[in-house]
Amino acid sequence: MVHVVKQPGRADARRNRQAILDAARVEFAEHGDAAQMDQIAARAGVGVGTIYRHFATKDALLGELVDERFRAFAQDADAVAAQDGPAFERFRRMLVDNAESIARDAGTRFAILRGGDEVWRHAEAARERLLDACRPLLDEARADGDLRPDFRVEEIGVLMCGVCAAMDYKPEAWRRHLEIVLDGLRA
Amino acid sequence: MVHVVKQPGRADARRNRQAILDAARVEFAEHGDAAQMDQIAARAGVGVGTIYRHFATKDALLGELVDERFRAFAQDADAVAAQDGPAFERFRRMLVDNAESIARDAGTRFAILRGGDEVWRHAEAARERLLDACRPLLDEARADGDLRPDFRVEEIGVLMCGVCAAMDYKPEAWRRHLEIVLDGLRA
DNA sequence: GGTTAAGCTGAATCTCGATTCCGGTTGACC
DNA sequence: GGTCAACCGGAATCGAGATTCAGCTTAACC
Repeated sequence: MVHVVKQPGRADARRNRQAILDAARVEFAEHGDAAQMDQIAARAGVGVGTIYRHFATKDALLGELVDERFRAFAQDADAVAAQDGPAFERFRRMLVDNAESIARDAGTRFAILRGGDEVWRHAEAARERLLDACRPLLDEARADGDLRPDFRVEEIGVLMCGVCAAMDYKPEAWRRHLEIVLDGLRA
Repeated sequence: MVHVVKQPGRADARRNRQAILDAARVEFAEHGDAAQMDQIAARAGVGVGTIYRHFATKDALLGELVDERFRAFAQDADAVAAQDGPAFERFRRMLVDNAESIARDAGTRFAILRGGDEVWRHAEAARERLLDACRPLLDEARADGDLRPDFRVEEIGVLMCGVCAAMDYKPEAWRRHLEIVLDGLRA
């Protein structure tokens, strides 16, 4: 027995919104900066106007991509935090998993790397939630003596930002980069 | 007694070329993507047309910035390689020095991070030379047992690319990132 | 100080692409 | 099956900014 939760708005509007986000991911992945609203609309099977009914500007659209991804990350992080086993290992796996999914999604990666302030403001809440989920994990790993004592949650962003950049620089090279970073994080 | 080496071309042309590069660095640093050819020309004190006499397109201009920087890096690397002392420590200093100068030069950093293939093709030779300068240093460090054995010169690019990305993400955070990476590189 | 090829200027052009807007649709609810 | 607010389509608009070009300057060499 599945509960069908009542969503706000019209069904077709909801469907279109998602189609637009999916199309945007693909277009930004393939064309980066050069991705065009017209193309995104065409791929989503809607008119340009429809994009603007859902997202105020191109930047807002980028922002939504980032937000969506970060909400997924936060969820993963919560799940990992609830598991058991050595904290550092769980943290490591979380980073690798997240990196893996970002590596597969060049469109969102573009949004994260090239997005301006507007984009980040949009995803602020989800980012906060993600850090909160990591905090206890890191505390535990530090208590276990597995994590370098001076490492702070806020630094995760910088590190992963570097890993994302590596993905564009050379496909698959990010694994080595992350491995090296993780070794640098060990106590 | 200083030898004044005969340079090709007219003196004013040479001066203008350099003024354009300097202006471009500043404009790209301040406005990133939004930097305009007109603005660069204005800052350099020349007409737009003059930029196009020296550089075929905006991308070529970006490419030249990267090339200039990489040639400087290669020179530094040669100097470091010729010094004495523990190889790993010299390598570390080289990376920190280079990072430091990139951190001060947001314009070139923009060119490195956002430049497309065109840009990299332009700087290919200098990049090659840089790697060649690092190779013997890393071999020595590895022989000393200070460097993780599986590290290869080609991976320097990925790592530094990540460090550069960190610079834009949060000023000064790159020092920690590089520190962590370097710890990850130790044997 | 004359000659001239190399350089310079900057208004005009040309392209491209985000955003707007208004007439036509349609899902949701009665 | 009727009503209508919410939604959609997509041609037209509008601004922005890279690049061009025709006419003017000047460094370099005699």
